Amino acid sequence: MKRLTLEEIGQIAGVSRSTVSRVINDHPNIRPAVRQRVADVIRQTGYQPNSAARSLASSQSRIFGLVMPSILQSAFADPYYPLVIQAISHACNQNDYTPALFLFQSQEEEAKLSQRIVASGLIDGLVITADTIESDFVSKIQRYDIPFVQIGRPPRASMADISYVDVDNEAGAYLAASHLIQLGYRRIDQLATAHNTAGEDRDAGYRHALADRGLPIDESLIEVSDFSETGGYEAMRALLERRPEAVFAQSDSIALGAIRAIRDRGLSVPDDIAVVGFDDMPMAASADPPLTTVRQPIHRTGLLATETLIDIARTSPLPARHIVLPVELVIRASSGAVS
Amino acid sequence: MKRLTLEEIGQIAGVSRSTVSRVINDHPNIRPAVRQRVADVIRQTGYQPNSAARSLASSQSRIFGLVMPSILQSAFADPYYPLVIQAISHACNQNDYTPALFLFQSQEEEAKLSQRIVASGLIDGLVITADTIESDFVSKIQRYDIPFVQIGRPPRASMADISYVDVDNEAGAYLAASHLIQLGYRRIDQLATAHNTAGEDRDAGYRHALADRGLPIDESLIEVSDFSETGGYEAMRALLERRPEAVFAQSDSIALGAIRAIRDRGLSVPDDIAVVGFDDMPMAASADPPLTTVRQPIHRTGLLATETLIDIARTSPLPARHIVLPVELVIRASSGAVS
DNA sequence: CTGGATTATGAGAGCGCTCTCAAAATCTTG
DNA sequence: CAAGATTTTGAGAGCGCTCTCATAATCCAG
Repeated sequence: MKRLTLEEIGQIAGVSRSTVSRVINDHPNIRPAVRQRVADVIRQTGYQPNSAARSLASSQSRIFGLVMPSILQSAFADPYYPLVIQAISHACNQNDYTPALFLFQSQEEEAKLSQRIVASGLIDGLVITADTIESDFVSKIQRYDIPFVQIGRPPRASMADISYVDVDNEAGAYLAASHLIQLGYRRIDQLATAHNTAGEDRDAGYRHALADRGLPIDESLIEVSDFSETGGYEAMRALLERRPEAVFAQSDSIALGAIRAIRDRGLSVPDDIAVVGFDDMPMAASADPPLTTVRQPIHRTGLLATETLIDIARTSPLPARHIVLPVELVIRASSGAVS
Repeated sequence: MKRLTLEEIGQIAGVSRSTVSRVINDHPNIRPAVRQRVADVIRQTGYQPNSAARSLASSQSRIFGLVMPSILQSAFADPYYPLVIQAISHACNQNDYTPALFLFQSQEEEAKLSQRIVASGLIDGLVITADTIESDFVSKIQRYDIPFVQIGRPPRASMADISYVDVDNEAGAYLAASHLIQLGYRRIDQLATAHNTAGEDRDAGYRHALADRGLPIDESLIEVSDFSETGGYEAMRALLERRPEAVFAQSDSIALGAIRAIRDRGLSVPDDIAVVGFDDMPMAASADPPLTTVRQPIHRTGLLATETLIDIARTSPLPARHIVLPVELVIRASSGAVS
């Protein structure tokens, strides 16, 4: 099946290449009859414009890059990412963009791919997620004129001109910790994470909640984990030495790991130790016990990030857009508020 | 930062466009001194060839499509897919390909994207995964001359000329069921899946194992689930009515759901009911109890699929390649073989 | 050295589109 | 219904590369 060209479609429809191009790109000022005729030929032949030629002539590819810098082998395992990816993919499909995946699994990959991303013209824009505070990928990318939006607040205040979509991590953590306090607990421990701004903000919310209720903040109440179930398990084991009563975990995976650690110790959730998570992943509702957690709108996050990127890519010098989505506390059995 | 062209690089290095092109594409017959000089200019300027122009001139994009046809909202949640994606991404990065993501979340998306995939020249080849037996995506794609490889055996024998990479699902299931039989169980139940060839093959292996030991195969021993934890939970609840002793679950997620259901019923794994899974996901080792399961080499699967695709894309009329990777039984506590 | 074989380089066409500009067709309006 | 205004269409250049072919430079043997 030979691939047709604009020229050939024009020949069949009895018009010039230019007119066919106009029909395809929805340009005005074509006689309706002609437009119809050309459209029919396109449909019948299944013609699809060559995207390389299009990119070259228009200098835009309609490809977005989905970048996850310095992915740790475990990070991608968090069920959060499949959900974001699915949302971004969906938004791209809706808007005739193609999402390309850039996972940096080493420094070399990062260097090689960054170069290609910024300088080859392959990519019209980037959605950056899973970035760490220490990574300087964003600062590097900022020097080029490729549009991008970040999922999650950028780490440094100096990055105020970066567009991003985030959820209200601080408010969510505040809600979670306050919930435990309201249940009567006076000692609230935290399973925290490092290297990411979501963790920073959730920590801030936790501290705020304690401070607002006049509870002392003790660094020994906080144990640092990564975002995995196993990380949560290990961190909780450490915490158990200090006889916690109620624990706020910075993610559902961590919370699930923590619950397993608690159980292994022969203790019960929530009777001996109350646990609250963050994310409201699908697995939270069906956990044992069902997890009290903070629901964040993951799908919307991905959607809005993509739509924002489309806007920025269209009208490039646009003031940075900062979108922070609300979260809500979902109360289930693990915090001991319901049986 | 204005983007440079071949011509300009040539000017700086004092050679023609053609020579620079030769250096970039590693063509022979360039004086070493010249090659060096040009390479230096390229490095210093950070020059990166324009990919649209390249694609147009060479009619290949160095983009592979990663297609997951008719993804159910839940399917993508299985931790299997992030691992495959990671492997494919890695292999693409190694070989200077860019992976583009095509998740079909509806019929319309499938129609729209298929058309673009096969006819726009955007994509040099496809890795197809998560396809269902009923889907006719592969048959559709087969009519075009775009190279592709499938992850997982294609559903119909008529598709013998399709290259694929799969794991030995039948042998794995045989191992799992035999393990339970060897432990003394005489009644082995199965939590099966539908709509996918892996499920078919695992079912076949299970039946084989039972038949080989002279055990009767009773359809009431088998309960059908989807690949999710929740699906496993529901299916196990149904199975519990029939008082099972040992259960082979077609995936680790299903096994975990099953264990939860068993526990909810106040029964113990493995004391009351033994459970074996399939996949050996990271979570299997840290489950409670640690899951006996069949380990499949997910990363290698993705890697080999990508490398096979590269071969096919290079030398297009290549005999179909069928790769089946071995699996191994990993014995942990859930089957009652170790304490 | 000199002429033929070989190697290194450059010029030119062309990939299939978009976009500008000019020409042709159609529409106004006095 | 003529002449200007307006809408519709087509021709042409050009995007930045690859690839073929011709020419220039270099090599080697006699």
